[in-house]
Amino acid sequence: MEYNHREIEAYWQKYWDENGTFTVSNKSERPKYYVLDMFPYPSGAGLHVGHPLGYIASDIYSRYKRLKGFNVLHPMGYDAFGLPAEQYAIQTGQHPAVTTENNISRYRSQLKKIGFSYDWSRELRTCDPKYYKWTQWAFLQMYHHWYNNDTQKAEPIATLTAEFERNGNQKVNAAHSEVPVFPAEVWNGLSDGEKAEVIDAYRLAYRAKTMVNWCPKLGTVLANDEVKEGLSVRGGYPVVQKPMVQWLLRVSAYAERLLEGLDRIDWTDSLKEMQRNWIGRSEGCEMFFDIADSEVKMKIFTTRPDTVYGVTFMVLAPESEYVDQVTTAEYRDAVQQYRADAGKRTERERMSDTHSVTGQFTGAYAINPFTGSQIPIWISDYVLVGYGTGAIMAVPAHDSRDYAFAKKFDLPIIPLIEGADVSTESYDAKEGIMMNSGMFNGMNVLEAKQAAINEVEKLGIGNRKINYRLRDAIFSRQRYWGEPFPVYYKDGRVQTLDITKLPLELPEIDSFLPTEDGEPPLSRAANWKTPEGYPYETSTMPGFAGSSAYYLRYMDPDNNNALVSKESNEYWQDVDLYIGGTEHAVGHLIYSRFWNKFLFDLGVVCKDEPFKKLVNQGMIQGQSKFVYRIKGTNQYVSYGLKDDFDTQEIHVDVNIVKNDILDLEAFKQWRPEFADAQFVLEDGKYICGSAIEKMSKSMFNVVNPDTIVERYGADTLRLYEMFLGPIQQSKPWDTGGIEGVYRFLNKFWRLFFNANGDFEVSDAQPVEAELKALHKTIKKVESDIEIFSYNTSVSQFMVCVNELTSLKCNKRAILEPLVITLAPFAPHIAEELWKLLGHNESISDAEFPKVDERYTVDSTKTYPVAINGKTRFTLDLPANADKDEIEKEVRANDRFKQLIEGKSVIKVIIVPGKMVNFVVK
RNA sequence: GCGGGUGUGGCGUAAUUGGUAGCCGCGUUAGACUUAGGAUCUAAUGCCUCACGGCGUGGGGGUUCGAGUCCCUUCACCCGUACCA
Repeated sequence: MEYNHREIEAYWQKYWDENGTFTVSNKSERPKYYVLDMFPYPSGAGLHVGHPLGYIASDIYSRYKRLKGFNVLHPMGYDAFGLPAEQYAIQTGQHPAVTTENNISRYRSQLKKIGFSYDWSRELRTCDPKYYKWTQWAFLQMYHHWYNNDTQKAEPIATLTAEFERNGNQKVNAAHSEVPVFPAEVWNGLSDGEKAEVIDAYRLAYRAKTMVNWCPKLGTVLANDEVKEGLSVRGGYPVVQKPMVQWLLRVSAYAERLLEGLDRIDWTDSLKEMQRNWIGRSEGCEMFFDIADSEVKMKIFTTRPDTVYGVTFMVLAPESEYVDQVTTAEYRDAVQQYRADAGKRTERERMSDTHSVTGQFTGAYAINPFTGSQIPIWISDYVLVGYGTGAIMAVPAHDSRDYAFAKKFDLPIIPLIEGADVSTESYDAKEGIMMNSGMFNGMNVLEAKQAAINEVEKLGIGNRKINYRLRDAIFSRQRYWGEPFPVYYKDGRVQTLDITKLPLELPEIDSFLPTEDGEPPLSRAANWKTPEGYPYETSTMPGFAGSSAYYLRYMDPDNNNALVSKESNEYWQDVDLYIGGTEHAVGHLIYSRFWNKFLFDLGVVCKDEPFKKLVNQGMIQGQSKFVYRIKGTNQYVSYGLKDDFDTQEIHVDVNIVKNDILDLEAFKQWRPEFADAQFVLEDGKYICGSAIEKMSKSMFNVVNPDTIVERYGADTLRLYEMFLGPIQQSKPWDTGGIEGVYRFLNKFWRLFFNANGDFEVSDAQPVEAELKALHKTIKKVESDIEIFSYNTSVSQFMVCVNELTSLKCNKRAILEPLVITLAPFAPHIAEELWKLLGHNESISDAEFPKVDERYTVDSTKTYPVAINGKTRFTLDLPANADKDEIEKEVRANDRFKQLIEGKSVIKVIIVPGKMVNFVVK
């Protein structure tokens, strides 16, 4: 019987579905194991061969863990809210719910064809009201909580107001927005409206006017991680900075815990480092500078208080609130002009031009609290309004940016560190002995820094301060296709919906464009108000809202009373293995850790960190192919001859190129313009050029998994994607090599069939060589799976099958365990053979074979025999030979005798199992 | 600039973690069976050399009896990040 992957795979996929083979229960005697994939955004383009890479790796691990006796939770779902569906809706008028549904169906059928062992009964999607009920619920919880820095956790707002009533906010150590200090009497005298305003400054979900990333083309604000190099990640449109009132999540409150938690999880160093940089902790101090002839005290943040004697000017961000307070009448116009110019530049322009130094003097002077000297205050866009206080003390001698500014505007530069030459560039290193620094002279930089902070605190002009780069996440989008906020407005004040009223479902609207006056699409919904007539919030939540806690929902997907029940959460605990791409390093993976920590504070979840181990799969790139058209003709010249002509490079569909050779007929039929194409061939063939590029439609290099599955089968696809190289590495797809894996599966299949093509296995006792082939494979695969080295496992299977083929081994005692070992990788063929071997149960209920160590070691060991370190020949010796035996054998060897003839042995170095070296003279 | 990572045959990769570099696969070459081969099987395949032999893990240096692996130095590429005070 031939290996017919189409029949086999269709049969077993149906079998798994109908028998609920991979449906798991929240109760089991077996230990739990939770393997999660980053759920996909179901785009209109469908899956390409790159997408399943991580899914295959996690599926192998899940199936393996199951064979090892674990109760494995391995779910799949869809991150279904988001911009592309809505953009598509704007263009075509199709409702995003419809296109999303279609895309999900397509994804699901593509995934099923690859034979994943998902528990499909737990499938979820973020746009389902039953799901987003809990996204809205979590938002409300954040709204009703504040972050207590003393207890390092979120607490209900009621505990805060109780404290206000008793002691005001003087003793409250909270993460909060700007708010004045007040005693209890003041608090108790406030009106309800005034109180509400104060409380808003403490909520973990709050509304505030801040500088936001506004993308005019998308008509929405974006979070920092949704902007890259000044362009929107989705669509690549320019982004500008604009002050707007928005919902925010106080992610910054958790900065320290997000940082600290990294030490306790098993992620790659590079990913942890990315998160550390994103959080951007820096230690320093805040310091007030008096302004000459003014009441204003200017607060700055610095990490180098030790250099305060070298401050020769101050710089404000153009948008800083201090600018209006300090600018003198004489300079008002010039300052206004500078601000206007700076405001006009898009983020992109500002960033592409980081080297030109611009600035404007304000006419005002600050007083250096340590030297008493007056120093000019400038504004410049190299100081950012969003970091620190938006104002800096400039120390040109020891900061390269301040240095460039000082040089440009001819400001004084005072060196503060002995031996530092600042005539051509600043000395930024944080080491050396201080000078020109009054009381700090003679100290090294680190001592001086501490001394300076102490002095600042003693003088009462500032205090020690840790600053984070991590900002609060802007949480509203002026968009339709997202979770509605469960809030409405009464007399301009926020009112939250009662939890029993959730979910607040997305209403139908007739058009997905923003309204004429720039209001979000939800303003078009006629009845977007409470029964009492109060208007609901018209923004919706951003993409990361729905993806921040989905891993919890899988634990208990149908629960209508809680995000996840206590029992279910305590059983599944956390994600043991999370596989996904690095692109979520500072977005999703920060937000979900934040979200999870918040839920942990509430007691809803039992683990502080959601993802114990995380593996990043690399990307599978496309291998683009090119033809070369001689300019102005319809003639195409083969790659090797193209330099003889003036040619134009044209992308050609990779599916009509094999081993770089173009299928000429297919090319002519590909597009009408090529129908009459003429070719200049080399050796009778047309050779294409190639390049590694991102897999995308526009490069014609997309390989669809469906066509691979149809031609070679899912098992071949799975094995081949793993065989391509280490999963963590990015690598180009090359359909050429897949034949080798396909051949392997055919060879494997043939082991079970005799010359007539009938299934036949023998019950004869295996011989040592066969047992060795088997047990070496089990051992290798077992240890490879644990370290995600799947490519070497596949190689090992090939070696094993080659050996068994040449041994003509068809023994049950060898083949049966081998099928189980292969099952995680190639589940369909394994199931089929398992059935042929006479088993009625699915192979996924089998037990992973035990390694018999007797057969994993060789009885002889090949030693390199070296003379003076130079390997001369090799010698086979018993594997367990000791030093004396080895030396005796070597000395008795004829080749050895010949080589050392006339010389005397000075020293013998033997490492049993490894090497023999004779030092001779 | 800063942070992380990678350099091994024509290509994807492997190397018991300091012990015969190149496993497995692709590709290529030759042969067998074939009307045919884009099917299957067999063999060869790092480079130079008819051969003996020599050279080989980006370059240079070092430690070691022995280095792809450790140390120093240098070059190249990839990823992330960017005026964060």
